[in-house]
Amino acid sequence: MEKKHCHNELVSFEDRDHEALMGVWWTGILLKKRAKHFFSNFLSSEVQFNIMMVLKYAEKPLTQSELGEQLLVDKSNITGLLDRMEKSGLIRRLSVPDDRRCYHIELTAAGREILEKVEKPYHEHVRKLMSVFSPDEINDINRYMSRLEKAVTAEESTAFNDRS
Amino acid sequence: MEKKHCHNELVSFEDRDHEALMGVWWTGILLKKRAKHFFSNFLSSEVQFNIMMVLKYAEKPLTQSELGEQLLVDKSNITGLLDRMEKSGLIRRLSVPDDRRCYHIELTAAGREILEKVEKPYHEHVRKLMSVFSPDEINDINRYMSRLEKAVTAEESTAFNDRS
DNA sequence: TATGATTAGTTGACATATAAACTAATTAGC
DNA sequence: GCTAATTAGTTTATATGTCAACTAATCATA
Repeated sequence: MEKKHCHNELVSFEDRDHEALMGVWWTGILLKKRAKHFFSNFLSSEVQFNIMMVLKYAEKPLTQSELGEQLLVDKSNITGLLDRMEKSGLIRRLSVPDDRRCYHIELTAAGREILEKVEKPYHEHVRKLMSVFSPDEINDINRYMSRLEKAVTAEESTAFNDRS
Repeated sequence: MEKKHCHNELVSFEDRDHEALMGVWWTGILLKKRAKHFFSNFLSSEVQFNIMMVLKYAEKPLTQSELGEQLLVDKSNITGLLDRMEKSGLIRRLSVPDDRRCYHIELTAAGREILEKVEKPYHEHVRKLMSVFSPDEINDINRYMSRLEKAVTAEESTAFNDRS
C-alpha cells in the first residue's frame, strides 16, 4: 500500500509478479482509453482504426473471419462493427463468387481518405510517446511482451478452471 | 510482415516503437480475455473481481466514485456494475448518514465467500504465468510499465488532437 | 441565508465485447 | 450423390465502456 504506483494498489500484495502483470494490464487499459480519445474526431473507436489499417495493408482481400482473427475480435462482434462502419461509409462488403457464405471487406474511398488524415499524426504520436525509452529498452519490451503473450496463449488449454 | 509476432502484423511497419506499444496493448487485451474466462464460473467478469478485491482490502468504506477512481472505471459504468453485483448478491449499498448523495459499498457474506474461493487459485495462476520471467525481468517490466503509464497520462492534456 | 458552484449518482444513447443458438453454404466421407 | 460435419456470418442476450445531460444534495461565499 505504501508504494503508490500508477496502477493501483488493489493489487500490490507484496507480490512483484502480480504487480508486473497488473502493470501490463493497466497500461493496456490506459492505451486503449487514450487511443479511443485520439481517434474520436474521425472514428468511433481505435478498433475501427485497426480494422482499416489491416484492410489497407492486407495483401489479399479479407473476409470477416480473417479480420477477426487478426484483430482478436470475435466474429459476432465483427458483424456489428462492420455494420456500423458500412453505415458510416468507411467500408464495403463485396460478395465472393466462389463462396456465397462470406464477404470480402474493402475500404471505400471515403474510408481511405480518413485513414490518410489520421495515419501520420498517429505515428508521430506513438513515436513521441515511446521516446521515453531507449532502443535497448524498446527491444526489452518487445521481447517481454512476446514471451508473455506466448505464456498466456499456451496455458489457455491447460487452465485449472476449465469448465469440464 | 515477415516477423510474425504474436501480436499482429497490422502494426509492424518496420517500426520498433510502434511494435512495442502494440505489444503492450495486445498483451493487455489477451490478459483481459484470459481473466474473464478464468473467473467466468463465479463472476461475470474480471472487473467484478477487481471491485471485490478493492472492497476487501480497503481501509475505509468506499463510495462509488472512490471505487471508480481506483479502478479506472467511469462513474456511469460503476452504477450498472454495482446494480448487477447487488442483484447477484455480491455487494450492498449502504446509505451514509452525513452525506445523502453517496453510498458506502460493502461486500456481502456471499460476496466474501466467493472471493475466498477464487483468490488463492488466482494468485497461483498468476505466479505460474509470470514464472517465464526472472526476478530482474519482473523488475524491468514494473519499471517500464510505470514509465509508460506516466507518459500516457502526462500527454493526455497536451495532445495535438484536442477538440478545442 | 440566498445564490451559485460543485459533487454523487443516475439515466439514455451508443459502441465494444462474449457466448450460445441459429441459418445458409460448403466440404468430407461413404 | 447423400448424409454428416464444418464453416461464415447473423442474431439475441447480456456485460462492459464512454459521453452528455440530468437530479439531488452539499459547499462556498458574499
